[in-house]
Amino acid sequence: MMTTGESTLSKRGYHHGDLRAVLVEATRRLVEENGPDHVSIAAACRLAGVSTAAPYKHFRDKTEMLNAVALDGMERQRLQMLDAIDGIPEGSPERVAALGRVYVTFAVSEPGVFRLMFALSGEHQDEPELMAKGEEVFGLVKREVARCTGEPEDSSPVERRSFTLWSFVHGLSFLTIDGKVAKMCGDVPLEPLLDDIARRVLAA
Amino acid sequence: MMTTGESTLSKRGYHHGDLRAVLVEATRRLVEENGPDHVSIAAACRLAGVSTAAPYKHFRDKTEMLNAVALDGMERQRLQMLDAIDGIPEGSPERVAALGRVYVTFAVSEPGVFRLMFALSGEHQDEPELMAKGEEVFGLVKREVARCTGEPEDSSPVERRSFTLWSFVHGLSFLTIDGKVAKMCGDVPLEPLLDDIARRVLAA
DNA sequence: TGTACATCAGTGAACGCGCGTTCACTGATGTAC
DNA sequence: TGTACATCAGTGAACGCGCGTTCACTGATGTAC
Repeated sequence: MMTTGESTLSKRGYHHGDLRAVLVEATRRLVEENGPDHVSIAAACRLAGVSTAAPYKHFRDKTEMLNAVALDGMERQRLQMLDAIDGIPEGSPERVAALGRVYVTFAVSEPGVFRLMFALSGEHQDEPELMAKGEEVFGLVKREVARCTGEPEDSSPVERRSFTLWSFVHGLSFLTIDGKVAKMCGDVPLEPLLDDIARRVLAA
Repeated sequence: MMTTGESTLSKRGYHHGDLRAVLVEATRRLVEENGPDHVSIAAACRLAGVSTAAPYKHFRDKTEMLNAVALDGMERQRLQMLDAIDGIPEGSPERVAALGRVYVTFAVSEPGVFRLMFALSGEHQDEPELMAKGEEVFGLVKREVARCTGEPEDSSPVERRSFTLWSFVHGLSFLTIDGKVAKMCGDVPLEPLLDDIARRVLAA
């Protein structure tokens, strides 16, 4: 390590490689398996194969560890969004629908992390880092909506439409992972539902 | 108690009056103050002024106690809905908007209980009593939607519109109580938002 | 090149805590006679 | 009316448990010379 003359940038651990990343991954798995509120540092340590004191070299406390998992989830969600709209022509409503599809798909494939990402208000304090990442994602939506309607990106109508769409996919995600959809509405297929709502909300 | 000759119907406790109700109320307050996942039987007992063993005369375990709080919340929500549409002419979209308003208002005024009502899937097992109550509430929405569009109440379009609206208010509720609204969208006023979305979703 | 040293990631044992649940009990109540 | 009895809601002490966090430590690593 550090055999080349490069500066002291990356402090890659010697003992474990990168215990921080390993712990975040272990915590993520536990969040997914047990739910955000049934994760313990001890369990994460067991999974990572280290002592229960080890995390305190990387995180101030349990909250900071969970925040790291949430932040990681938000970033992956954002990247998936960027990937999903790639190739779809700018200004087409399909781009908006694609963002919504990623939102719901992410929630369904990682319900634990998804819950964690939004359980922050009460549980964790409002970490500015998390808020910033959230706004970054919402900014994507606003940009695409603005391109669709031709309204200015920071205008009130765009905010309003974006927020309406966000509320919809957010609720749809939660109802789905809470099992309310299958049991109460049969199987409403996702794709047409998203296309339909996007069309309605983007209409004049 | 039981001084009249009436049958042994209501087994009103002699010691405490009705400890079950007192415990549910204590638990409800704790759910509201600490969040659904930071409630302990011990704390509820302290609040109710009884020993920590007392609840086990009324509830099998902690889950059953929380379920009682959730069920109580759902019933109050339903009653508020019935109250809200009372007086508004049948078949008018205002009735649908009124249901949505109750949904969001309830969530905002009792975020803890609202969270509990939907934290059920993972945490608690699927109590049939809770599912039934949920379907009862959703039935209200479907009925009003059907009256608005003139479509049959159990038809797929009605289910679809109802579910879309439900997703919207559900997401709006969560984003609001999670503090995402104020911080990211300024103050989008609730009323016009609800009217607007109801109009869009009920349109042909 | 080799050796002595400083660093600091990870250890392992311990702590105090509050939890959910159990248990044998007690004593206020309603009931039978 | 009074008395003996059965009921069972609530008691209080105890249990074992896993938790978050702390502490002095150790030993692998990179560095200075």
